[in-house]
Amino acid sequence: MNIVFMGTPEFAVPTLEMLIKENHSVCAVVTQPDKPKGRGKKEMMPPVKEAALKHDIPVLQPARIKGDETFYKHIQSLNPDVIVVVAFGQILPKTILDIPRYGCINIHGSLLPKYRGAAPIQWSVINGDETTGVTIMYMDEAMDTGDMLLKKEMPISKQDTYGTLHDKMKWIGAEALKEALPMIEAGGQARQKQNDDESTYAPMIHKSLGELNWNQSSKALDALIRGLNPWPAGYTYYKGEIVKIWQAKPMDDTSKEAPGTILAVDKKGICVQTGQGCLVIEEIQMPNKKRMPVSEYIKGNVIDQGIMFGI
RNA sequence: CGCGGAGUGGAGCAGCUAGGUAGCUCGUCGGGCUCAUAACCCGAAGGUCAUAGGUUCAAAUCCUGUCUCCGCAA
Repeated sequence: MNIVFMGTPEFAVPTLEMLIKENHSVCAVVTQPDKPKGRGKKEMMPPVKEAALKHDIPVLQPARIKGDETFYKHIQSLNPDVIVVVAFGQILPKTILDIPRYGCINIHGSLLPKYRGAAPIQWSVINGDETTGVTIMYMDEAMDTGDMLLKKEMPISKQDTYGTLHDKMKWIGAEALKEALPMIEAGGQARQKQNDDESTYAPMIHKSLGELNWNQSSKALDALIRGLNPWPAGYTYYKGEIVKIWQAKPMDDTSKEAPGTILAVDKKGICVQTGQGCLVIEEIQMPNKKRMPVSEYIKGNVIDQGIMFGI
């Protein structure tokens, strides 16, 4: 098929490469403009652009698709059979959605109608779900509300972080689309509507979401920490300084101390009282420092037992 | 030129402000105690203090250049 691919981050790359490998004609790749990133302010190109250049596919980087007449005409002239959209980062106007004859197909990182929105993977971890998946769907004008074509389920382990789950799902997404392509070409009779009553929304992750509330249960805190790893990470305060928490283990043990109190510190970690059970913090990061296991950190630094986290 | 931090034995840090025998915690190796130990005791090895130059009787410490790493911000 003649395909226009739209996507930006790492998550979209395996799908793009799958399409190329399956000998589809990817006639153009649309991605976000290069932006200054990293320490120096260097212009960095999105991962999808790098992949596209590697395969000599023309790259388009419109700053804002909506209202861009030139861009519209260009896409129209390519006469795509389908537009595949994976984590692109811009909302497509109806005029674009109407161009391809088989429609615009999206890969979403959840089992719709659950977790519509920008951060489905993170929220599925944060909420402690045991399963998640990807959904192949037809796009419409609203956010992740279109008809579904195919779903692939997968488990979330107690060790999964946003990062590890993301890396697994980007492959599942590519696989799912591969399976769905024949269905699309056949006209998509299998499409089914979403049940709006069951829908939930997974809003964008804000950095402040990472501040740990020690009144929550140790399990909930652990899930939050994993859902925000590797970005933006859970954090709390120790003697007024921000401490990022990268890894912790929830325990059922408890004490009479107030939530947030440091109960013990040793090579195994920092044991903290929570609203329910206690949390053994295993990997931390102090300001300007790199992340390191607690066992390493305490070799050259002191963490006082009895101090309250969060202040 | 976005802001900032750091390079000291294998690891994590102190020492630098007021230059003058390189220190702590952990690890490693040897020995001891113990029924036993990840516990405890004794001892040992291991560092051209990132690099180049400068100031000085003397530089980890002060000055200048270079390299590398990291945090914030996106």
